[in-house]
Amino acid sequence: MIMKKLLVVAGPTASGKTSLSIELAKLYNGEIVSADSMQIYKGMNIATAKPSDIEMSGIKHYLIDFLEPNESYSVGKYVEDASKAVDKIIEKNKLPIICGGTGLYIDSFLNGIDFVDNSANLELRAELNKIAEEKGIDCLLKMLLEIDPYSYMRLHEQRNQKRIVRAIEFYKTTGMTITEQNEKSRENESEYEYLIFGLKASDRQFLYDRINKRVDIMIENGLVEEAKEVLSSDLSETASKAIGYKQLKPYIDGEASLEECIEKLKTETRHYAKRQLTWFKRNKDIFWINIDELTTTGQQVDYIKGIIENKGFING
RNA sequence: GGCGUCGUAGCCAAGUGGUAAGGCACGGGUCUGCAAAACCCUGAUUCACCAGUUCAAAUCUGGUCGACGCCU
Repeated sequence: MIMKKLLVVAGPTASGKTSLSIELAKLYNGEIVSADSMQIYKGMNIATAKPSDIEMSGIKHYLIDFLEPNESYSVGKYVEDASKAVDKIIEKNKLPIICGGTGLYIDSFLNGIDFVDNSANLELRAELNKIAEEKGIDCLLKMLLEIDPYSYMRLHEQRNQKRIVRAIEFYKTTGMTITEQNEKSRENESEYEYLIFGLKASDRQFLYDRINKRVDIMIENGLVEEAKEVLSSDLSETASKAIGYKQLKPYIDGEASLEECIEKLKTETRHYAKRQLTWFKRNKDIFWINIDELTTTGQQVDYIKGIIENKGFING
């Protein structure tokens, strides 16, 4: 089987993925496939730091700005869409570059995890959540113990309702335990040959400073106005999770000062970055780039170029 | 200068005689259909300092220092 070649740029928010990926695309005749769960939405621009047309400088981007905020989205859908986009780019004889901070999307796509059709059952999910509310989460844990002891062992400690519900939901709708499904999908061979680069800072504070500054800039660029608009529209569950709007709501509603809300927004963005870092840290394939050492996109591109040449990754 | 209130972890804070709640931040982690989600773990041999009372003090007494408020 011929492996499809591609490049991946990952990392926490505000680490500089966008400009790096665009420069790489210019250098290697590439096109970009976003792996960002929020930039998919139209009208959510400032908060998601969606690249502008000018920033994109003619490089084609996929999976950005194509969904209305009232539409839901999910990993399963992403794997499907990203695969199509990558194929399209390869057909054009160009290099696909996956770029984004949504670790689950990236990993699921690269590893070809197949999200079994019809394994999602929203009504059942709601029912199970209701049981948890009324009878307590232990009731769900008991159910899980009976159908999938392995999942139970993994989940009972953290008591994470969302995961417990999904495990039960999966079994009831497919007849297969989620443990079996996970094992099966781990055997899938990736159809991609890729090099994955990760952006981080050797000094965490360096990243945090960038985040804080970027939030200030977002405010200057009219985040409050955007928030008013987004918050007044119909939001899907996915879109409503975006960082940047709900934190400003108390101010918009006149219940808190702008300063307080901005602080909250910064803190939550930092938390998000930390979680992203925790996710990506586990991936031993990542070539890490410290943005406090290679501070310019140019330096980062040169470094990556060195690795690509060294690996003989691109040669026709 | 006098009077009063206060001083507990990086921050907020409970505790008024029986051996330091809680929240936030920070740090670490989990992760297979909402993932910018959801969830888990983690901190004071010590309560501004010194002396005293007591079997026992963050808690009571005296003093010192510091903060704030009021008065002169």
